[in-house]
Amino acid sequence: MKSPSQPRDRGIPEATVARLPLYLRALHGMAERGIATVSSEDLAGAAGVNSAKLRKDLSHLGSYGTRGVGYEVEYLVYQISRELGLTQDWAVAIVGVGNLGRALANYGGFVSRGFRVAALVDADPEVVGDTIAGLNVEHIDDLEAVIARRGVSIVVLAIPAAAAQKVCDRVIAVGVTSILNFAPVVLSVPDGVDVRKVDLSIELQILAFHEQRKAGGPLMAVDSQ
Amino acid sequence: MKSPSQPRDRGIPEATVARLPLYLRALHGMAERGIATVSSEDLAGAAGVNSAKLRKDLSHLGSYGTRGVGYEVEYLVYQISRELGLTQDWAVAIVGVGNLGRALANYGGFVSRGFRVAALVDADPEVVGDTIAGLNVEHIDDLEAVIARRGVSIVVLAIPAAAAQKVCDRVIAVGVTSILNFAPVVLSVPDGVDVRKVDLSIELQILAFHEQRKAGGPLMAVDSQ
DNA sequence: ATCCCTTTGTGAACCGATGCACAAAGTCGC
DNA sequence: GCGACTTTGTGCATCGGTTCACAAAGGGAT
Ligand SMILES: NC(=O)c1ccc[n+]([C@@H]2O[C@H](COP(=O)([O-])OP(=O)(O)OC[C@H]3O[C@@H](n4cnc5c(N)ncnc54)[C@H](O)[C@@H]3O)[C@@H](O)[C@H]2O)c1
Ligand SMILES: NC(=O)c1ccc[n+]([C@@H]2O[C@H](COP(=O)([O-])OP(=O)(O)OC[C@H]3O[C@@H](n4cnc5c(N)ncnc54)[C@H](O)[C@@H]3O)[C@@H](O)[C@H]2O)c1
Repeated sequence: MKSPSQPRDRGIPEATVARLPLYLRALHGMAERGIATVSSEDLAGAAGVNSAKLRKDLSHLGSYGTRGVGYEVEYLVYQISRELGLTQDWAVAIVGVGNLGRALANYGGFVSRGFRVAALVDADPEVVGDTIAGLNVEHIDDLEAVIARRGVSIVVLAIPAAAAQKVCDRVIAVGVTSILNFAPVVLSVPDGVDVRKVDLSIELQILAFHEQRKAGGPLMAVDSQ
Repeated sequence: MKSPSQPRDRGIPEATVARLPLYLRALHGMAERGIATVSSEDLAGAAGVNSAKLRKDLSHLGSYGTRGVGYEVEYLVYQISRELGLTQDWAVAIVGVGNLGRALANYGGFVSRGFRVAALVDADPEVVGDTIAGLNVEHIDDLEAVIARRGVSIVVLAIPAAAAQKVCDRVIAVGVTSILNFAPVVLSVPDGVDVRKVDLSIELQILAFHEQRKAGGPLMAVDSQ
């Protein structure tokens, strides 16, 4: 008996990484509905991609399918989760508890995937000390201490653009290397630090561009998702 | 005297479209600080991209720079705005006024770019009739009427995943072709409809993947922004 | 055991996007 | 006016990602 298939290549394409959570979500839905096995065709359909792409993506993790049959749902959930690092739980701090930060703090969707909101931080004395989503809001002056104490490894920035770079520098200084930024500003960070940004306004502008094009000339419209 | 430079090619690469808002934001900042002219090098720096890419992107819109000098800030702002369709204003409806929908409704960042929140819609009788951010929350039963009455052309979905496809179908049925989806679900739409999705949970999972890699093997870390 | 049917895993062609490097174009100082 | 200098616009090589299409692998029926 030989080892069936090792994790293989350590270099997974970025585009693949970005789709793994999509597959995972689809698989969770299937597991809940009691589906034990799924073909690349069906899983690709559920995730909204084409089946060749799905198979190539999964092939980067290893050879986890069975020809003629498909993929075992539970097993694949485990493999993808492990690859994404979701078998451990991650402590997340949200800096900025305004409109957006509050919504994020109250959102249940993280916890379900191994992300735990471990700290809320704000600068406004009006807000500091409040309890939001069961957490005490701490003062920005204590940022470094809070990150250390709670073992935070991912920081979410939900503060005004003008304050983002400064806070960003501070969390990097205490060793944080993963940042999710909602402020509409380009953060400058050293190598080794990952910044992902979510910019609502950019999304709307892209939609407007296509919308205008559709209205202007009856040419073609592209679907992107 | 000949025409100096017409809008050129009508086929702008998707990757370029996605960066135009970034340039626009940087340019607005410069205009505010009274900068009249900017080189591709400086603008690229401010937008966090490399200068060759910036020049190629702008070349798709037309030849709006002056060799030896750079780009005139005001003029470029106008050209990019026009290309993105921001010279008209867009009526946006937000469906789902929960944690997230509320934050969006209260956010000032849209209006500044020609997007006007023209309607709020929800299914919860507890919420319908409330005034949020100066707008009356309307009932989901009136969705079609509200969209028509307010001239909505972009719909933002901030409702639970289970409800998203149904509402999506309804807005498409009354002619909406641009949707921004926050619900963690793959929407199925006909050709000609653009869906953009924002999925926080996916962003965190991507960060977790890289974070795990950094911790596990001291190999390399990629910066992405 | 053997054959047939299904579905995976992947080689190879293709496609769009990126980055280099430089000629062309224009400015500015004298 | 002219020459030196700056910066754009783009041709070209390259790269990462997508898609096609099929040989290889495995399951199930007989
Ligand atoms: N609300 C949205 O829907 C939305 C959408 C897209 C982008 N954004 C961006 O997200 C960020 C937050 O938006 P918001 O609507 O929640 O703003 P907000 O003004 O409601 O909240 C900002 C919070 O950050 C706090 N803060 C300010 N400076 C701080 C600092 N130095 N350290 C710690 N906390 C600080 C403030 O006290 C406030 O509580 C902004 O950059 C905004 O542009 C928001
Ligand atoms: N809150 C966040 O930070 C966050 C982050 C990422 C994704 N999301 C996603 O965004 C969506 C909204 O999140 P939320 O936290 O605001 O949820 P929420 O439960 O606070 O709000 C949802 C709102 O939608 C309304 N609604 C439900 N069904 C509806 C229907 N058929 N028509 C119209 N309205 C309906 C509800 O009455 C409620 O007001 C969810 O899909 C969630 O997964 C939220």
